[in-house]
Amino acid sequence: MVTARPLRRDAQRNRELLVAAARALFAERGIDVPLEEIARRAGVSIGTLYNRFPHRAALIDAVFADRVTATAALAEHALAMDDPWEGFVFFLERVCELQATDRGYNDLAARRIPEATATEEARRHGERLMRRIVARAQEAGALRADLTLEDLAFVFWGQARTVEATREIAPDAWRRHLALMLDGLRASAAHPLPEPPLRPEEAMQAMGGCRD
Amino acid sequence: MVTARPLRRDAQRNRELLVAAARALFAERGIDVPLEEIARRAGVSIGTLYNRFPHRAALIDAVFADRVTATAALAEHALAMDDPWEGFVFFLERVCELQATDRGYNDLAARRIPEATATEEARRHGERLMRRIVARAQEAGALRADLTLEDLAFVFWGQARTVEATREIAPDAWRRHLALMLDGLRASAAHPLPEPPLRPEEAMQAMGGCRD
DNA sequence: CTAGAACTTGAGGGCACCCTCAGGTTAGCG
DNA sequence: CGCTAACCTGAGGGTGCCCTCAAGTTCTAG
Repeated sequence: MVTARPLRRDAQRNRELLVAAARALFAERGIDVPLEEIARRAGVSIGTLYNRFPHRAALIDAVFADRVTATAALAEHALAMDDPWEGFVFFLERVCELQATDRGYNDLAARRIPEATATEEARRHGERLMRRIVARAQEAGALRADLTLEDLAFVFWGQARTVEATREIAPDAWRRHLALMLDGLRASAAHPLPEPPLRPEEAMQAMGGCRD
Repeated sequence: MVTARPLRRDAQRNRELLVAAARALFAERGIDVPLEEIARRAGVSIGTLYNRFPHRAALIDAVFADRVTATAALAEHALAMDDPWEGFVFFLERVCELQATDRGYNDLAARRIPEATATEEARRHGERLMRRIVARAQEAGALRADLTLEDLAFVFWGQARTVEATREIAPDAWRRHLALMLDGLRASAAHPLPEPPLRPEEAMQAMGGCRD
């Protein structure tokens, strides 16, 4: 897989130009930016883009796989922190920061792209770590005991919209939203919840089936 | 304005068919449903649709103005409730219920359509009432004192996404999300917030500038 | 019943994006 | 240097939605 028959040098170069262009445009305008624009920004024809990346998901994979990996690193760091609650908060804040900085990342935080296999694989790894962050904060009695990993999807969905809406007007407004949400996640704030949590597969489907 | 030169009878009938079709389709598929489809469902040509409603916003106005008014009625009811906190919760729950039921309403909860003047006017009225709901719950010491009306936009934005994502998989999941959020809004849960609230105009702009 | 204003119709031009493929270009091996 | 496979190109066909307008139809006042 690492050595998948080397590209000719010009092709390799074009590939890199495309990934760079995509990275920039995804960050600026989100994951749905027209492919033609990516090609133009890379200084390459649309045909070449399709030669290198048969579909948008392949391009997303090339751009984001590492970033989702970086998120996993954040999770590791959170787990290494002394205070479990602070680790939990640290992680959420950092992820939301990425959501606020990079429009493409924000899109990916709220919806899955099943065809982007590398990205999805990295996401799964991140999820395993997050599960541990949650469990650890709960064992310490800081995070409410009835919270599941799937509930965090609510946090990211909410942040996704808030970040999008306020990006231009008040780029840090999301911190306030997150803080309000966090106050609801503390064990000390917990009141009984009216609905059972999403099952993991349900949460998966929910992220996949999100249009717009 | 009430008597704006009566339409010919057939035109009036077509208008009603169009509004009914739009109401149904907005509810099913959201506010961005193709106009051609609305015309088809109404059994009328696309040209007729444009005769009656020069732009989508006019149609939105015709469909939603009353529903936003109904939301104001919810607010009045909330204000009439004995317990201010319960009034607050009642209001949020009902609005979120509407968001969950009607995809078009959900869209409107998260973004303004400045050209839809009647709808916007009704929204402003609802806002005045909501401000009172918030103030009353704060005075009773139940709602955190640092919360502003604009902060509720975060709630609605978040719910908008959650409702959209979970509608098919778990239609009541939003209740859990809302409950978590509510636990963060209680006075007893309050920790200092890291950011100042949005100013009212900022919140307005934020809802207007939301693409997707 | 008739005239003419009001209304309806749907084909069609515009636009933005998708993706393909025939024909021209280039890298790099021998 | 020459040859071939790999690569690039961009015009163009497909789709879906927007909105307009010239030509026909229908209502209604007189």
